[in-house]
Amino acid sequence: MHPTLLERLQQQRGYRLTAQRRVVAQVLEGENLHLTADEVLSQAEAILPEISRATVYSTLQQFVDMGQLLELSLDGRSRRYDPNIEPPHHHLICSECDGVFDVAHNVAAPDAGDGLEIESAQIIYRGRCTDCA
Amino acid sequence: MHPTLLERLQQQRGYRLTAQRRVVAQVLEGENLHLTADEVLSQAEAILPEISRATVYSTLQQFVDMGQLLELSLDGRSRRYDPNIEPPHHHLICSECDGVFDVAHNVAAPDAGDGLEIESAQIIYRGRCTDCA
DNA sequence: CCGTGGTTTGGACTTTGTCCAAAGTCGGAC
DNA sequence: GTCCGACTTTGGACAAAGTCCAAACCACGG
Repeated sequence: MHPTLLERLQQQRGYRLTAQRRVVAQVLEGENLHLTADEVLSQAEAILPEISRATVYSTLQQFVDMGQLLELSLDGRSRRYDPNIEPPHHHLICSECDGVFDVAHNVAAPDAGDGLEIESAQIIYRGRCTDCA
Repeated sequence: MHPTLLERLQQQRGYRLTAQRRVVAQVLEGENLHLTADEVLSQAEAILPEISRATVYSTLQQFVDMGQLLELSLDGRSRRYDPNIEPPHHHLICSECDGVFDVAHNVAAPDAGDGLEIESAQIIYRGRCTDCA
């Protein structure tokens, strides 16, 4: 199994793993879980009631900047967070239930040519999930 | 050349092409142009000062529903609109200048397997554009 | 045990998008 | 040509999501 987000954070040196950060990491954890910042906030409040919104937002941004959390822009309205950086995968949005699902990454991302420098490619599929199909 | 957004709208039957709608279509038009709703609004106001925000938002949504305009969710903050539905293409976000660029679609989108039903796939590349690279 | 710097907090603020009832406008019926 | 009904637009209130900031807090090294 791949290490969890929390385990990966514990290995970061010179980084204070405060109670707030631990709670955010703990809430995010899970297979096929893609929470919004507000969902993280309300679940974190259930564990650590005095946590503030600013902390949740800045903590999420730090995790993303550290490369330990994936940020997804799926609907142009909010961002979702995926703690599973390994193995690489993409996402499907189900047009029926609106859920977000991991999709195995089984083809190399196309090369763009044209003198562009591609660093990464993220694929968003639209369709129906296994339950709805 | 492919028909422009305005030309395509003119061919839609039973659809009133009002002054407001024409202005929105006109502002959107262009190669490699990916405006946000607010950018469309301010440019439209320059042409038709009394146009309202609600009209711009609802008009954009209609164009999207009619399949004549692509809606992109690139940053989780706002939506961008692309009037070029042909040929199919994807998008690159330049990490240096933050611009959005069309990228030729030169490989079939990967199939996902797993009993999912895929209707469409959108690829977001991150990297550097030709100017910045 | 003190100072220093990273961390958290609450609240104000901004941006982006949605909703709604009232007013306006267009095209066909007559 | 005039009128009706349906479609369209408008302004403004509202909601959701995210950002900013100064003050308070806390933890560790010296």
